[in-house]
Amino acid sequence: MTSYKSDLLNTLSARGYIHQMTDASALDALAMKQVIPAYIGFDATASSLHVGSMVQIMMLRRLQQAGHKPIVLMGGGTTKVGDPSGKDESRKLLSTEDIDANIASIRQVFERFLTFGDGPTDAVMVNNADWLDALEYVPFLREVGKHFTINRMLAFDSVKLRLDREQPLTFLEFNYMILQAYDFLELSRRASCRLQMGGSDQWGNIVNGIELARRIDSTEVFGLTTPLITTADGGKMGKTASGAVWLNEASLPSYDYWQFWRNTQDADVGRFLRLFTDVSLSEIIRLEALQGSEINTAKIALANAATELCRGKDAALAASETARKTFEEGATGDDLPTLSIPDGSIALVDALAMLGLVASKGEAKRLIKGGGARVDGIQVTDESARLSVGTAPVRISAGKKLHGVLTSG
RNA sequence: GGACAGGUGGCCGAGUGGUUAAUGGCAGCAGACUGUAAAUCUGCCCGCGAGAGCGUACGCUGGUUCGAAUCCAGCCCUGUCCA
Repeated sequence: MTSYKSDLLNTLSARGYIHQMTDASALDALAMKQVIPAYIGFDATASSLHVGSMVQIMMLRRLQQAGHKPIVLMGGGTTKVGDPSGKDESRKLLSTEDIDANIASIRQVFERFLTFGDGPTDAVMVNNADWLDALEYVPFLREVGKHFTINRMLAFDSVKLRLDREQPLTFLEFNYMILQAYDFLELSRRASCRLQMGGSDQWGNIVNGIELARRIDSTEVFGLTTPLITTADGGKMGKTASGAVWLNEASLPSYDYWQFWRNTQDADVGRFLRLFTDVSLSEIIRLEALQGSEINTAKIALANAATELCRGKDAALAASETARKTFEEGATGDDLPTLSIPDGSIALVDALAMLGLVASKGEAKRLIKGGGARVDGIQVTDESARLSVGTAPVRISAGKKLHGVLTSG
């Protein structure tokens, strides 16, 4: 493994965050010499980020731990225009109020990972609407536009891919890379930002920003990208039965968040522990060496640590306790979804649907037909089954992993 | 503005008048095997309904027809080329 002088790069490297870097040795030296303000851009189209952004968030955390200054850039300005990627969808234009609400909601999560404030290494959150909204077209073209050649823009993978696949690429979107590059210039001016980080797909945009800062201001800034995080079998990370793995509790209960990490594949445990928790490297080496079913210990450690970071210690404890009761004792934990039945009787399909264990009654029926439904651990294959709930709570299961509780009253 | 090509279920992609709620692949879910893992095999995979069935669905709006995703007209959107 490459060895660096600075804690920052050593940590990032050892924990698997680094994919590409510009001028590593100069950045290494800079990290030894001064506090580096560094930023990562995030989208503001939804009220919550999901685990796909977790590598980026954790990288900002590492940065702050190493004594540098994280800058969270929210793409409020770019969101306002509406990101036209993904061909015909996502054309919905968000209002300024929606965007601001999203940013406020997303900030709650960042506050768990970073320490915000006015100090030299305190994190700050900025919104690129602050400068993008004020841009004037012709002056912008004259200052910034002249540094981009169409020839080079066309050579970018993001553009080439779209053109090759004959998918639409609007002029607006074509301009995205310029706006993103400009963000870096602006942040280098406003906040002395010296480093932009991001996913590997952002490499081109980051390099553009670096070049722009050099050409216009003659400042030297750096870029660093993370590898694309996939699961061991090559899949995209971040899906559960109920959809995306949202970071905000309002969008995904902590128990489900904990379960997401608990269900990590064997081959991913060590890598995920390094990337997504603060667990020490020596401890990780011990955990990932566990064989056979022992590795479940490591998965629980991962789930606990990851949930604690994102949702707090109490939520992590509650989730792991519920999981322990539910899976190891076959009992019911407090964190399971619960439904109260006033008259003590309900159809099984309704119970499954109302508990959110399935998306619709039709799905519930298919589940029952397929033998995936259990009541108090006993398989039920009668689609029209009705349940009566007495004083003791009844446990409903959809498959082996999703559980809910019915109570009377 | 003109010529040509195209717009199908979460995604990719067949289908060109009727057994088409729509082949196939991916993704997803369940069962078996396991360790709340992977791999493998099997089943499911628009909604409602106990069920026969009903309602929606192939860019949009109308039309032809006993019957249309499939034919016709207009419109919208995308691509390629021309102006």
